[in-house]
Amino acid sequence: MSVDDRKLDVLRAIVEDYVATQEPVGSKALVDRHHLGVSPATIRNDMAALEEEGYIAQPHTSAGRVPTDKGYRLFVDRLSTVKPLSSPEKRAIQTFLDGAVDLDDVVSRTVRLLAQLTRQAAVVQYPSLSRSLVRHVELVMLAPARVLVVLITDTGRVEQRIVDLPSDADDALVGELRARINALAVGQDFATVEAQVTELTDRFGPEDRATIAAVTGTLLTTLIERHEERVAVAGTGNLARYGQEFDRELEPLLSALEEHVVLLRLLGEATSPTPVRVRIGSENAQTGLSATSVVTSGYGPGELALASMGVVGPTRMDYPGTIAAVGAVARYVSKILAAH
Amino acid sequence: MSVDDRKLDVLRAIVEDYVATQEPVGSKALVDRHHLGVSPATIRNDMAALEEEGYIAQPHTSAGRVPTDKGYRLFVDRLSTVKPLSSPEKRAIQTFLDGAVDLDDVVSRTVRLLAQLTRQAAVVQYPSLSRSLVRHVELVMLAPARVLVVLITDTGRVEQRIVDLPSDADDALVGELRARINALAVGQDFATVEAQVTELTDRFGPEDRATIAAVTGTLLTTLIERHEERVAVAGTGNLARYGQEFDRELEPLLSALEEHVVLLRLLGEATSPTPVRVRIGSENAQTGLSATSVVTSGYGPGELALASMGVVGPTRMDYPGTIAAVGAVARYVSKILAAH
DNA sequence: TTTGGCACTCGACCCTGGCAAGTGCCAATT
DNA sequence: AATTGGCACTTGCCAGGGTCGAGTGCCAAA
Repeated sequence: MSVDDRKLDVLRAIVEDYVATQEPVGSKALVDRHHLGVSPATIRNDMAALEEEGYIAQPHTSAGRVPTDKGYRLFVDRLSTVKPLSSPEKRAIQTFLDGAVDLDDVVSRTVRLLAQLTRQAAVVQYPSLSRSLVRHVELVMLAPARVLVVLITDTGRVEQRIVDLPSDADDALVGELRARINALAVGQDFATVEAQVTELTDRFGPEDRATIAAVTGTLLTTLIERHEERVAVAGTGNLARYGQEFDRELEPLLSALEEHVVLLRLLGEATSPTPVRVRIGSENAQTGLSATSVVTSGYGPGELALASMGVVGPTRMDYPGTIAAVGAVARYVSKILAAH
Repeated sequence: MSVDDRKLDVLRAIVEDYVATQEPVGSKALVDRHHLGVSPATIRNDMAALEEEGYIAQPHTSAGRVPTDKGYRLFVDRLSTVKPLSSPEKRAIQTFLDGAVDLDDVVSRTVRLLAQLTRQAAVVQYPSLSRSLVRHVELVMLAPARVLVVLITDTGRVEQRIVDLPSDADDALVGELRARINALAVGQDFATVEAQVTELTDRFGPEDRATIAAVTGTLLTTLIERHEERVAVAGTGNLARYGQEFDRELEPLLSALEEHVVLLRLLGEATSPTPVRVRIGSENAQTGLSATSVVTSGYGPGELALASMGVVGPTRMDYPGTIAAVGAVARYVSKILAAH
């Protein structure tokens, strides 16, 4: 076994022990708990090298070593083997999610499940409207100058909003508008709808254009952009279990979990469902959360990810277990959405 | 000034100082900070009496006194004067809430406003459906055996749900059903609707009854009962600011804030909007939160409260300020709902 | 390259004594 | 009868000092 290989083994052992015990780990403890086949002195040399390279650090002289963010990064990228879920956990995922009746239910069950499996805080973004297809648009007149706009997507998501019109409209006009919108929108994705709906106004007489614009404007702006950002959060209480060091970060993190803008930045852009992504400590420093790591996965019925889900916790977290849980849940939810 | 009056003054001073400093307060500190006009020795006698009666307690011998739950209760009921909000605060309430565009927006702004004003965690229950009136019910066919049910209330709340029918239905049937439901439901409250809608099935032919029952069943069960419980939460991060003693309660409290069932029990039944209610520490022990106090108020457009809003924090909180804030926000939101 | 030995550093822990806050009681005063 | 000053007593908090042990880095030997 070459030197470099052993150094990596040492790093792996340090990460595992530190995550398990929450205490700096020394050379002797390492050889005791892992069968590395060499003496503490050798380990010390390796540790000195690892520290030199920036993978581990000493809180103070005469204390053990602690992984740095860079160390966690290497661990996650190259050292951790995927820890398969236990079969009770797999069963829990199935029984928990199979009972879901609609999209909202899927999301709320998913977020609670993730929090429970990982014992950390979980975040699930609602499937992004912009990548799903329109199934139906419904307009309902509530009053002469007030219309309810309802949008239904192929993922089962339903968004609604009330529009106040600039002037009174009659059933005929609304009916025609409903028919035209559906004719050009059903089965399309949002980018397409957006491009076509804006032209729709021209086909009506000038006296109705303000009314049409109010409805289509609402459809585009409010329904799509506003609800793009919906997220569900659970398991914040789990974060309170971590002591001292993470305490300082607790308050800003709880605030961030309430701020959807920050939260979405934390989740990041979902691209494809497959790989679980990990952002460690300072890597998401833009949010001011330097002691927090985020494990996310895209999910969605097809090849493209519709949205992200993930778990938030201290950098000192069980990455293999968390990655496995997030990945498994994301895959299962994707399957459910595809079957729907 | 009689003895009893001064004893109450002493209790008031103890509560105020303890809330401000977070430290047990002794006799000397009291006479220094408040002009009580008597010597520390006299205060000591009064304190001994207050302790005897259970209003204050000593963490340990030779420490100052701390209010008990019973002491806080007396303080809230008889000793605290309503602290009027500062005019910047009043302005903040107006500017913050006047920008709201719909009911969801009102609720989400309200909860954030409350959290910010009180620097604690805020909870706002969505206006209860069961006390509002039906404005419109819409049925939309999505597929031969699939119908979207939309319910709109006079508070502007919109609820929707997709129903899978036991057998295919045609537009005519759905249209007739829509007309009949609206005929008997519009303008009614939910208790009335519930009673009448169940009879509706009888007016259709036996072959359609299963379909009708599916729709009406959804309308009643899911829309009403399920969404009765919606709540919004904000400001959980503020709770992390409290140290030591409250730390133990932090995790169960954060969990409770995610559990809508517990949360609604904490908010309690809203009866009438006017009085702000305070539940102190052990008074809501059923939830297992013995160091937590809750300040709530009902709100709603009329005489009856549609729902509750409130603030959750440690027993050692600024009751006059919190009560004033909750009361003012509840009144302002009620006004907005009435104007709508 | 590995290893055992060794000196060194430094935080954690414990004990101690002094300090200060706070109390309760009592006798004196009004 | 209420209030007050005085005083002895309790007790947590804190600083100082000593010990302990974990852990390191270095070096010479295998």
